[in-house]
Amino acid sequence: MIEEIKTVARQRLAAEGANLSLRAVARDMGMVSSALYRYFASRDDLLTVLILDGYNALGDAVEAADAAVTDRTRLRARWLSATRAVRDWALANQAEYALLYGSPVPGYAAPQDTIAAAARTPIVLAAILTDGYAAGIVTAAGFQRPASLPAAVRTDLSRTRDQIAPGLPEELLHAGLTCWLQLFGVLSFELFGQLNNVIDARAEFFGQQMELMADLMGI
Amino acid sequence: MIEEIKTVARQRLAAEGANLSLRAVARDMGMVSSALYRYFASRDDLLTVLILDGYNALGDAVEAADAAVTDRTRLRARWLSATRAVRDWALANQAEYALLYGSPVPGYAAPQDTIAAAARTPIVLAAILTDGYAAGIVTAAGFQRPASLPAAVRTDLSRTRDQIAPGLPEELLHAGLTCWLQLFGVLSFELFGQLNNVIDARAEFFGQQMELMADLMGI
DNA sequence: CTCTCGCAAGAGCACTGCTCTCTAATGTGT
DNA sequence: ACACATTAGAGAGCAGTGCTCTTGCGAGAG
Repeated sequence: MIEEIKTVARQRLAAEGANLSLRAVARDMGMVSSALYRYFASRDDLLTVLILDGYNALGDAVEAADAAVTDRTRLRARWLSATRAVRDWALANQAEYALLYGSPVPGYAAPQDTIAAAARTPIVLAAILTDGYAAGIVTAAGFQRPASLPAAVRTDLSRTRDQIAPGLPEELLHAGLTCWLQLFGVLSFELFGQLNNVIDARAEFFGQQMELMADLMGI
Repeated sequence: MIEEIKTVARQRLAAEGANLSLRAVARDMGMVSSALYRYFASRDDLLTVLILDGYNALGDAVEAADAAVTDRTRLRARWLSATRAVRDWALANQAEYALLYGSPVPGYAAPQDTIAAAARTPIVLAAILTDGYAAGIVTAAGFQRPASLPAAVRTDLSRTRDQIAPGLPEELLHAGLTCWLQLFGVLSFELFGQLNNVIDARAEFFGQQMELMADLMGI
């Protein structure tokens, strides 16, 4: 039942856009709106569950795309496959992507399990670097000395490193972080219309940008 | 009168977040909601005007920050000043930033004058490169050969070049475009909460990222 | 001094999230 | 098999929303 509600809600989300209406979902199910409150405490509650599912669906897709590269030492292929999976999922689920990475709803605070699910995608990307570093394929040689990063940023980086990519040098995590930001920067601009009249060859541009990021990481 | 409505609307937007209520604006002004319809055809209409104002306010801030660097050959200083102005404006007007660069409202199409105002910021950034190229300070030597870019992307780049940065080599525009995306990628992640528990030293991180982008553009 | 016209008010429609009460059905325990 | 308890859904209703249409007021123009 809960699953059916979520499915219908996702359909309405895809059809109508961001402002999901509980009553519309109930109508689609042949129910009355108050009946939904037996399964979800509020509209925000339903949205939170959809967000959680979204992060996990994206995480699944990205993990599968990374795992599809059987030769685990082909770091660039893994990076391109994983980032391509992010874009494919985002294009196929635009409203959900907007829910995850668009402007947050006003008084909404992400619960703890949400941030764990959200971390899955960056963890996959970081693992590519971690694997490469462990195998000696990628070194931190070509990167900015840690000393040149502001101390406060280094603190943040080492904390984040311990959480998602243990053992990775800070310089490499920093490079990966930069590429992660570029990935979602490009994607958000594409999906939110900021690339209209600027770049029409979206897929080619995205691929080229991800190649560039691979160069930057030295993979 | 129109100006007063917009001011109150901006306040409500800053206070309440994205979902602006016409009735609330009217209430704040001691009017009845239907009276607002004499000045704005619809809520979307008011939002469009606010968006237009937002792009122009941001454009003003960025242009001023760029112009504040008197020695026009100090390209890096201009870049850092301009991008810092973007961040400062975004932090000071978070709800408006979300309106401009967050998830778009469902059936909303940006009018032509909006995209002209939106172009002001990238134009400033592109002008930094154009000036540097014209003065021979920055060359396209260190960049990816145009031939290595997909043909469709090159077409987009040359069209965009003609619109906002005449005379700039495509490789340089491409580098600038990448940095532009990174700029708003970092900013959106910061403002939309995606950097929570990842980077706490926001200002330092942003500054360091923009330094990195300056390196990437060779300025 | 009348007349017009800009401006705001008010009522009302269809919609929203959400709460509360009530009924019908579906088990469950003895 | 019968009484009981639990649960799923229906319905009414409240306060809020965007928006439309009609009404009335009041100031400026002729």
